[in-house]
Amino acid sequence: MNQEEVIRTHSAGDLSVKKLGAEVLLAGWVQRRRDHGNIIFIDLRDRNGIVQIVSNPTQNEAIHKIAEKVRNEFVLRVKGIVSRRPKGTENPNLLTGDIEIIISQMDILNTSETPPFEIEDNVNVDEGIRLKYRYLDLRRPEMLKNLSARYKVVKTVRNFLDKHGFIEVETPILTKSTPEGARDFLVPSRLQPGHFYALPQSPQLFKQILMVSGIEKYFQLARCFRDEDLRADRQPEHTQIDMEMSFMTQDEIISLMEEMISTVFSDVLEMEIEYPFERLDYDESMLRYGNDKPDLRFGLEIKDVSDIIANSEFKVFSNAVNSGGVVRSINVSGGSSFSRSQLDELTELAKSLGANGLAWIVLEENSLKSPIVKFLKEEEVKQINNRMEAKSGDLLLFVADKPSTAADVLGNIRLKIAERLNLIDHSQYKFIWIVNPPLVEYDDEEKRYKALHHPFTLPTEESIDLIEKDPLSAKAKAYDLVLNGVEIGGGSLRIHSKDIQQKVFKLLGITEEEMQEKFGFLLDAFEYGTPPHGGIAFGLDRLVMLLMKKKSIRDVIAFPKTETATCLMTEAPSTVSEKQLRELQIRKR
RNA sequence: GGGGCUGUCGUUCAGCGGUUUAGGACAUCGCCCUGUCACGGCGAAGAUCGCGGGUUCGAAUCCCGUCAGCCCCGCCA
Repeated sequence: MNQEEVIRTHSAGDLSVKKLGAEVLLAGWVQRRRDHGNIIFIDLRDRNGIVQIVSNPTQNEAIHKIAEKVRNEFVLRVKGIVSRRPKGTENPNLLTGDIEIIISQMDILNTSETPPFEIEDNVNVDEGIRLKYRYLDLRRPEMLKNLSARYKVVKTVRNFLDKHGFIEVETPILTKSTPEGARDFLVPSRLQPGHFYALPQSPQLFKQILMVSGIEKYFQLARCFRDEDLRADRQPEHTQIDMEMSFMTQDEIISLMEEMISTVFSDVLEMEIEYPFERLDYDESMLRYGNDKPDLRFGLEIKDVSDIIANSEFKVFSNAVNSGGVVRSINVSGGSSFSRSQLDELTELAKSLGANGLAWIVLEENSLKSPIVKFLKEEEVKQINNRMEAKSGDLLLFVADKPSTAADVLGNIRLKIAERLNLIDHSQYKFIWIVNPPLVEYDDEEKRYKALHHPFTLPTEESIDLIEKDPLSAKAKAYDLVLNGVEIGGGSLRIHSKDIQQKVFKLLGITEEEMQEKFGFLLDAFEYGTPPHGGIAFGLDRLVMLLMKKKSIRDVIAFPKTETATCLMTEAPSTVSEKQLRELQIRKR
């Protein structure tokens, strides 16, 4: 084929009967070749889809010779006429199934090794292999769809925020290590040996400084780095839709975000999301769902029964309550069908999560089956059943422990049971804001207070005095957005006075020197007319994961890392040369 | 750091102490085939059973260690 002005004139997937008779130039990959001895069919794939091209030796022997050599994933350029398929040979499974291309010219632009797995959706192949050959994996339509959806989210968000007066500002990737929070990724400084940059865990301080700078409305699609262990929804680097706003109240920020999320759903999924979303106090979420990211697609709510059994003769329960603990319960409707071994399994789960055990009562027709009911008074059982709205056929599960453990254990059991009993309607999107969280929590191991959100979160007005008097009762002006049990965003109003900021730092055990060294620039900035401000950040990867109904954010990231934080394609991280280390004045030990 | 699941031809599964010369499917290669589209038919090639120890007359199979992938706990302000 002669060099022509263009490589292709059309896309394989875009062709239809509308182009009947047209001469087109196509380029793409060989999805499959079907050689019938004489006639050869080739499915030619490009980004938009597949079209069948046909070679018939009676029409052109030279082309047929080439067609015989073609193999999967070869790159072809084909000239031909868009033709209607003979009657009865149309393929309804193919968007272009009414037509085919009768080849008049064909070039092999490139050959291909036999790929390690087929380029098609629903491949059953180990994820490690997919990651090693990510360039092939990404050829699969499903992966292209995920990346496209991701782009669409980004585009929608940019448009939306632009329309609302936001300015996109980039902040440094090479920045300063700060105390608190996750482990930092460090970058050694060559010009200042012994000194290190840190990669940002989030642009938090910069975006607040931008508020001091009068930007008023900032956003950034910010890459964030955290050197912690990985999970299905956690990568060492992830992308945040990061925002900060001056002169806006919590309610204003929340409703703007609801509008943004709803716009994303309507643009990407053509789905109308109802808002405002429900809001739930943090404390109530911990009580009813056992965590701060409740999955509302099913019931199984946790209830406290401490008051009923506070004076019970069943010491496991009453002692727990009288030593500051609680007894909480889940009613598994229809759970009487659980076998003894299934109950043992749940007990094991409870123990592995830190509980001393798991008590249960099975309500049968006219009797109770339970290892604990003999210790309980009839009246106590009756009251419990009342509160739990238990009826025949139900199963009650109890944990007696300190409140945080009881919440954690029952929260996990709740999820486990929902999964086992198939209670989750996966077609649903259930949003909820978790609001009014504590400002700090106490870290038993480090024997100090830790910020629940981060050290810059504004306490509620009533809480300012509590910072010193009763820190654990202080509440924060913070809000997390939860979708289907996954935290997809979190934000807060920020402290904008040096005075309060210092109080909070002090509460967190940050010394005066540390304050100056790590946050001096922020405290300085606060002295130059800082506007009240607040913000929020959404996890882009998680949001897209949920939109695409994927189980892992790896499926919506082009080049993700494995659980040991390795890139199987590039094999990063790797060793470096002695020369590089010498320049950085770094020695291995 | 801890718990769990999984490592067997290119891929995906089976085999779980001894007729195994490690089997099937898909892919690959060869021959045949003019309407297929998961094309079909016949045939062939392809695996030191992740790696290292140990137990045993004998190990893919049992045990220990290790590495890798996945899920979870810790961790992730």
